[in-house]
Amino acid sequence: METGLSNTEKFALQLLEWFYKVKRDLPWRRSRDPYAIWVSEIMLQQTRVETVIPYFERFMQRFPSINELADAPEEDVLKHWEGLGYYSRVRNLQSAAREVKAEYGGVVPADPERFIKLKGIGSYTKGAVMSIAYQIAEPAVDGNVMRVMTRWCGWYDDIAAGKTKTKIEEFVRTVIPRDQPGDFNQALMELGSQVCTPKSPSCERCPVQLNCMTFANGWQNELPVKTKLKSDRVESRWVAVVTRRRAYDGEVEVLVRQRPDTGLLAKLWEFPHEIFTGGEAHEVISESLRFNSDHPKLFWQGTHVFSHLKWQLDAYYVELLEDVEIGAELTWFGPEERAKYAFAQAFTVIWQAFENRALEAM
DNA sequence: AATCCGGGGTA
DNA sequence: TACCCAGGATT
Repeated sequence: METGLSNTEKFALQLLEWFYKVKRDLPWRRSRDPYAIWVSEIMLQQTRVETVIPYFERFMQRFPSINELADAPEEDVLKHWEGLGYYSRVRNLQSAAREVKAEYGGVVPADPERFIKLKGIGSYTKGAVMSIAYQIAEPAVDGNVMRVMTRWCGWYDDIAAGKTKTKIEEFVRTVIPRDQPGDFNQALMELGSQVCTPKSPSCERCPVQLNCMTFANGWQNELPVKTKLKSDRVESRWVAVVTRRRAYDGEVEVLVRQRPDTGLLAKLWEFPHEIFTGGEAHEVISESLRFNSDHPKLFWQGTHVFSHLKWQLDAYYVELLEDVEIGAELTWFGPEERAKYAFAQAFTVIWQAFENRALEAM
């Protein structure tokens, strides 16, 4: 049959038709608010849909508009990101919200060139928000789209190389329908996550199988080409869970410190390695005999894996029996502070292990 | 171009 | 284990 359509036009039509049938009902798809779509796209960076949903609901309830996010205390914003990872995302998001409030009257600019200048907005997020919120025909090329397009085109370009992403963006720009760019971008990603999966893709269910070079040639196990990442480095560290009891209600308090404002887990809270008394730093373990009649007790060991780093962790318990002067670098967290401030996941695991151990001892 | 930056699901 | 995930900033 002769339809008069090019292969890429058929691709777009078949993909959209499929998307309208299988489209999932996701919280951010119920909103037309550019800010809500923006928040969802930041959360979805390197993060699965199922993980994001509860964070998105909680975040939008607490910060329903750009102005309310801009005016919120940073510690509150970080607390609503606790456990989601890549914490610079939310610090950049609040910084960008403050800029939008000041420069654009609290309205997300409907201009890709202005929007991408905001903190935390790269080429993918620019395309996603502009196309979904404002129906602007910009490509939104993420890991899913790179996999789908290299397979469909039969390209052996290394998707780990930067120029491959540029090549795919230029190609998508020629395919993207001018009247429904947001749906098209979402459809590409949906196809990548639901059908054109990294391993054993479901080609029998694929709506764009017709002119797919990978399906035609049986290259499913060859494409996409991606160079391997270097292996993680390993760091060994120990931390101390130092406790005392509050005099007025008997609640347990734990000694914590705030991490530096840049780098890994910036501004999150953690258990200390050192204790500060009289302006000097001492290792908690070596000093513990001053505080506790018992030796420090190793109560937990484990590993925590980051993107490019693995921690081998030892956790010791030290009970503070007499009151000692603690330097300003450290502070005590009771239940109230724990509920208010963001704690790094690696240490939350240790805190829970500590509580479980305390329960068993009762 | 290479590295940093989290945490969790999956084969 | 190894890979991947609706990536961006920094060097």
